[in-house]
Amino acid sequence: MSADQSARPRFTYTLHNTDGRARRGTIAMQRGDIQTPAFMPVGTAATVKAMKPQDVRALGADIILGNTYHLMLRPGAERMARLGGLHNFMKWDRPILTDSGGYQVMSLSELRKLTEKGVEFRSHIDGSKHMLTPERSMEIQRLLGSDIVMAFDECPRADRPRDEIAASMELSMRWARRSRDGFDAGEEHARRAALFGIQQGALDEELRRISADKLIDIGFDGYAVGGLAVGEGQEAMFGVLDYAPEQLPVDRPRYLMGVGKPDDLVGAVERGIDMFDCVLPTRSGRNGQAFTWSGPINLRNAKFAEDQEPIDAGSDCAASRDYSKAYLHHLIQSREMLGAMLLTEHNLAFYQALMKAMRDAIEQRRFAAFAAEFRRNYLRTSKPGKPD
RNA sequence: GGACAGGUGGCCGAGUGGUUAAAGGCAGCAGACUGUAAAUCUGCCCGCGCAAGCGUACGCUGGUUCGAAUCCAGCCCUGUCCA
Repeated sequence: MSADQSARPRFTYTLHNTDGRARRGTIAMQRGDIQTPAFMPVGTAATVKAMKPQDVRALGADIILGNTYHLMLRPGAERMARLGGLHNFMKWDRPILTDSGGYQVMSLSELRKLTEKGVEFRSHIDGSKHMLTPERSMEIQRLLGSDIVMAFDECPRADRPRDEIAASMELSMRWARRSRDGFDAGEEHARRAALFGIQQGALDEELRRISADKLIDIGFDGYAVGGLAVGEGQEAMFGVLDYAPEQLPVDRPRYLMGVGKPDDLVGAVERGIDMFDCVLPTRSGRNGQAFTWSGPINLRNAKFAEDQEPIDAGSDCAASRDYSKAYLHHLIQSREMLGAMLLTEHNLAFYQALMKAMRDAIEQRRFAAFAAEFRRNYLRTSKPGKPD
């Protein structure tokens, strides 16, 4: 570690100002600052798909995600450590947050066995067995060299019965305790990285309260709202966000995991969320969808075949400025990889521009007006049948 | 001129008497995607109709049969080889 890095704090969160419930802050870490509200591009397998790390940074990302489960399987945590850690491996020198594998407990539910001890996964790649416990998840994230380590949790679908949700939440809280202990045991790493706890409880205010209190009792650097955007719908999610952020400490960053669509982000910032991650801008980009200030568009659609306009006149990224929709339509239709690259770049640029616009609006205490105008433009086309 | 092989929905291609408006793939049209098993998945895809249904349809013409993309005859066309 450089002397320069040693001079920087392990982890601080400074709340600059608020506007309603929206918060403008800065997280300072050894590898750099994170301006919040922040959007973190997802780089599951040591790559933000279709993007070079320096280009992700150029679009304004302060931090990206990596994934414990996927990197554990390939290239492997111990190998990653021998290769000098994830940052050196993928040439991203700024902060990296690593998800603990908790999401895969849900997304790969067909391929795992869950017990009090942890989760045994059968690799989706070669069928080999891998035990992921809170302790092992912490160890893997340490071997990766993660800056923000996520506690190992179970992320259940929100539509499960309440008693299941309650039991799952209690399990996640016991695992949170073990995650805390496991993280602290990695002494040297724990002195320069941060650990976030994850609130569960689905759509139940009382369970969310219990979960928050248990996490606060354990003590974390930041607190995530987990178990949302798993099929419950925006209205239900906002319903939870009307109280969940306020159940968490005011002086710690709040991270809404796995969210979301642009209008989700605006509504969540409005309700006091500071950090987001989501595969949508990258995955949708590869699948032909572009986000614009006037709503999402699908570049596969025939109506763009001879449309010589750029994707979004309001965007300043090269993908949307330098190329016509007709060209991007052609690239996507032809499954040319440049199409996926350009739309990913456009979408990430859009997400970062949206976050910047929200940060500016909070600083200038005009967030409500910003949100109203954003929705007027963005939801205009995507909500047919709804009067303007 | 002769010998084989073959002509099926935009393309490729299964199908050799009824359960076939005709498998599958591609192309096309649309939708989905939220801590990434995803450059993926789903639906539609002869015409008319909301639908039941009706009408057309497997090179062409004729025949056999209760019934033909499937069997028979003639013709047309394509490919390969031989002269």
